[in-house]
Amino acid sequence: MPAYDPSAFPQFAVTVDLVLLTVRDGELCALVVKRGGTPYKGRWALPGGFVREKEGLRDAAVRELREETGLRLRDVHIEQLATYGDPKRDPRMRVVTVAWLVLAPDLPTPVAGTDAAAAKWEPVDVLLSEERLAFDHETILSEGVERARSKLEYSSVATSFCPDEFTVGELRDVYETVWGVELDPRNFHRKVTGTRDLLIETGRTTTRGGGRPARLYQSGVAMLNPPILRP
Amino acid sequence: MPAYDPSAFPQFAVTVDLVLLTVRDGELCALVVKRGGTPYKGRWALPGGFVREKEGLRDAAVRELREETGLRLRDVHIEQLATYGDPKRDPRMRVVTVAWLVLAPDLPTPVAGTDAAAAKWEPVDVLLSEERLAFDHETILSEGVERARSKLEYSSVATSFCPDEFTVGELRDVYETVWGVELDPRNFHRKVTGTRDLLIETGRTTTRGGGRPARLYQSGVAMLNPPILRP
DNA sequence: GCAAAAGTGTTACCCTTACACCCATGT
DNA sequence: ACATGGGTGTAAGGGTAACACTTTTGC
Repeated sequence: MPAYDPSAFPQFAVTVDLVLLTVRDGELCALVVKRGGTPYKGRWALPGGFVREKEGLRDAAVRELREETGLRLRDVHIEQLATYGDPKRDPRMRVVTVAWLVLAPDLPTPVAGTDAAAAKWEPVDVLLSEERLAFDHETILSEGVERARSKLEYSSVATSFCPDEFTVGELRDVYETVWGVELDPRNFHRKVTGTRDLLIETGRTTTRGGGRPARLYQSGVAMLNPPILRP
Repeated sequence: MPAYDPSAFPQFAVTVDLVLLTVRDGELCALVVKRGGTPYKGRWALPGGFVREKEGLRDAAVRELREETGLRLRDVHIEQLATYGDPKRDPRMRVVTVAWLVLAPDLPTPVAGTDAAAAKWEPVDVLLSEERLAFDHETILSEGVERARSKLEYSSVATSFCPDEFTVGELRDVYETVWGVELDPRNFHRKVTGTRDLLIETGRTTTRGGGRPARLYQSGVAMLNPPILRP
């Protein structure tokens, strides 16, 4: 099989960027890293990097995730978000970036890896209103947040924001934070416990939230057609 | 602003591919073109091509759409589907392709352009069961069809399959064909005519379907939260 | 005991579903 | 007249939303 003539069509650099979301202190937060080099030096940006020669796109996203946060695949939900390739999105050359949406539980340490000069969790409201993100990352973050919000409705991804074992009240906090609404605790409880394959009871309980001990659950395998919840 | 050293990271070719769907004769069909060159010579493939040097991804998709079908942007619904970049998806070199989902009304002539040696509309059921498509296009088509099916539920994209003016019965045919189900004509009628901003009445009627004259509508601008329809 | 959160029961309301029925045209 | 699809009315059933009420802990 003959190879293409490389001069026959344009050459692109391909990167992956992560919209890595978590719920911290009642706020939906994204991980951002401070850029060490040009362009946008010193500005905050989404974590990401170049796809390697013989690396799949998803593999590249998972590798960046591990390098930037130490998170492993089994801890998080990851899905492709969208691809951005405006000819002018990087002033130096033509770069197409494949963005990935990652939903993770709150992490003890914000960042484990040291690939970037600095990293932090920041509320998405702040990031989106300040308009200080590098490149077109504000657009990417915005679409990632929108995707996350709508996915809570008809899938079980909300549990990806929770630790391995969690209570119904903690799961409700996720919905309330991501959607910015208040939900009726009683109806919420009935709904999620009544949805088949959404939650797996562990038999254990906890009183970490105060009040009567709450049953602890693990994430089930539900990905149901009818909306799981709607505000 | 200094340019990158092009040898510092891998070079990719970037293409766009179209999952171009329409409803013909009660079947959901996709446009496929016969490949003239290697690899997969003579096999059917999704229409697509290389993104140009200074061309946006969406612009490239719209250009391919016009070249392959003569369709203009205002005639169709177009949205980004997903990006595929397995290192081995093209045996010659590293190619990342951005796939676009296009929903179009049934066309008088299958193909207007002549960029490809041959082109045809083929039922997606046939394409997906024969396993004869080039590259990873069966996966791409499959995910495009799945996206189209789920989008009918909570958006008004079904009208994109209809001509400029259409009846409620014709719109129902779209749902029944794409979903492969039968819907109650009376309840369907009530539902779509009762959904605000989904349909715009033209004042005209037609008897082209036989029976009592049906009111003709144009597509509205609805993109509503609650599912418009569910089987 | 009291506050706080978990969890259960009950009822009104709404939306969907199923189907009886009438309408307006072509043949 | 009658077949065909368009369109309206209506009643039963399931799910949601609102909220009264009980349970079980920590302090």
